Amino acid sequence: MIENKHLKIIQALHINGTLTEAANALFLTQSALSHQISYLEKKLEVKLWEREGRNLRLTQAGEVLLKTAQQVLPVIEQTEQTLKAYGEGRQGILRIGVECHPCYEWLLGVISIFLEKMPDVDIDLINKFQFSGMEGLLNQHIDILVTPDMEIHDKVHYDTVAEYELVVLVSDKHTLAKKEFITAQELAKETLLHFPVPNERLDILNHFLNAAKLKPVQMKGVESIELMLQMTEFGRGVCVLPEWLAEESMKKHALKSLQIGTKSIHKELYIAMRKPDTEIKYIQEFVQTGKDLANKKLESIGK
Amino acid sequence: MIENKHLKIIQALHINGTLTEAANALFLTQSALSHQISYLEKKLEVKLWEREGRNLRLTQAGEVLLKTAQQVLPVIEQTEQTLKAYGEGRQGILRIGVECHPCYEWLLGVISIFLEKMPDVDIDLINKFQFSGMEGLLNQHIDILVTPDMEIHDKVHYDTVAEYELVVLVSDKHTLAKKEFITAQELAKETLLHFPVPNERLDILNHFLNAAKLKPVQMKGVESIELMLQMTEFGRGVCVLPEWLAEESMKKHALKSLQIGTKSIHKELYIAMRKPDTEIKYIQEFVQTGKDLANKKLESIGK
DNA sequence: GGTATTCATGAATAATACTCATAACAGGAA
DNA sequence: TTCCTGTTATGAGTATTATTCATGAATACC
Repeated sequence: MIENKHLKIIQALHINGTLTEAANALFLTQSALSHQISYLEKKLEVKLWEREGRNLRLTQAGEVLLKTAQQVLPVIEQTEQTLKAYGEGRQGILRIGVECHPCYEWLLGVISIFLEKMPDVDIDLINKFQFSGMEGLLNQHIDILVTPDMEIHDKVHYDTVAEYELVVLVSDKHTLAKKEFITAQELAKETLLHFPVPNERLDILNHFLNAAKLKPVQMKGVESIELMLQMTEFGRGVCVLPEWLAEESMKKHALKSLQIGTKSIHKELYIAMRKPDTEIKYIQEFVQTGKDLANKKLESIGK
Repeated sequence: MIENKHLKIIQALHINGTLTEAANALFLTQSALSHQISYLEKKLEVKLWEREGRNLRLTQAGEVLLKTAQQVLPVIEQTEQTLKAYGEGRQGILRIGVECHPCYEWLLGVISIFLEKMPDVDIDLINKFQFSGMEGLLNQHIDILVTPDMEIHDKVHYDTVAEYELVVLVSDKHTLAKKEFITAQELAKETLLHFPVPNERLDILNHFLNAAKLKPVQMKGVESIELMLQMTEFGRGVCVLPEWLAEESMKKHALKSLQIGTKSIHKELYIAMRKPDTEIKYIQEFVQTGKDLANKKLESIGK
């Protein structure tokens, strides 16, 4: 019944003093405002303004409406601006799902750059799913999924943001530390430190040891990267990491990285999103930020 | 641009789950809602909802709009109710001007009854004017004026709320205390205690002494009624009050009231208001309360 | 008094909101 | 699959509402 249009009229009258000027300010005729308010007065059965000489003066009821206008209109305006920002992809909440531990490390770097570039976009980082990352994406629980595994789906689009090799890290005091690459036989004699995920998701098994029909003598799930590196450093086992992450780690730990076999394991990191969301600016921006960072990392390790 | 209509639609969708039910709740067709929102989406260039299977789900932008709706709609609704109350004269601010000291005493009684009857109406009591009471009325500084003097004006309506006589009060030890009425000659020999107003507004001069071409030997302006009564009681002078006020006073002070001359001075108390305001319920109610109280007072003094 | 300014009003027009009919789509059941 | 049901989307036509235009009435100012 009371519409924001009416509130604008009351406010404009208050600001401009006369109906005629208020009408100009609103790019309408004086008549329009007069009609509008007389409509409202009829509906509410209350006088909102009265003629005072040749000007108008708000009645008590009019003052009440004015106060409402001053309360409501800024909220509406703010909302309109926010929605415009959403429309242009300048604003939103980007809910990111992560499916692998190294991805998580990589993400933190991307996010810190992204947050600077897009101050109006908030980020939710979700790494505990009820279901799989893919389902999270399709159920709208997350907007993008960072994953090393591409699972084709006709509603989902994938962007490749990074290519990298996996390496094995060993203590620099380890007998293997003098070698350039590690064979399946050599690796199978070591204790393998790995992230706590099902074995079938461990690339080192899928893409290296399984082919040789070997298994590590021992496997140990470790929660944090830091702990994994320390354990490796002190010879409690070996671990498998992306080369760029290994590079970082060697700055702080006495470790040696070894190529995996003669051909190495090549991986790609993907960002998955729902196809319609490829249009959203801040998602495009996020993907780009990811690619840029990956390139920089490649350069820094001399590739 | 965003109108409350739109907010209602978004809210109804949220409450009812489906567009069809939301449409029923708003007594509109599903089509209308669909059109309305697609209009808004075009204007704001942002999707507000998306089909999810056969239902709709709000997008992030839609959620923003919903939050705005939940913030704004209650305010609007509250305002509509308040304005309705104003329209029915159940609510408002009654600004009362008072032009004479006895009026003030009388008013306090009326107001206390009125406030009980009309809990939604607030009262402002204004007894210091920049200008005259009449001007205050015409300038909208006050809504009603309580006055014993009727000043005809074509924009102002007068209601008579009380008729009364003026009496002279003297100490019961005064030599005049045995008389029934006081003559101009007798009064002229006394010190007259009066309220601090210009002499031309003193009825006892205008309507009694002036006719006999006499003046009191001494005149003393006194601010408060209580002080005036005490001074009278202790023989420092005599004072002139409405009979009903004199009646009250004699309960607490050793005083005698004397009729003024053989014919007495008859006064009326008016409530003046702007003519259009005669329609306002709470003003009608106020006048009625005043009349009722005056009648009760007349009865109590046995008339 | 005449003039300029302002608001009110009625009629005509323009814009918009709404409905109706129907299409398109999804989910469940046979 | 195919049909059935319940949902939203869409185009066209109708109804309603908003706006303008032209004019009248009131008022303030010179």
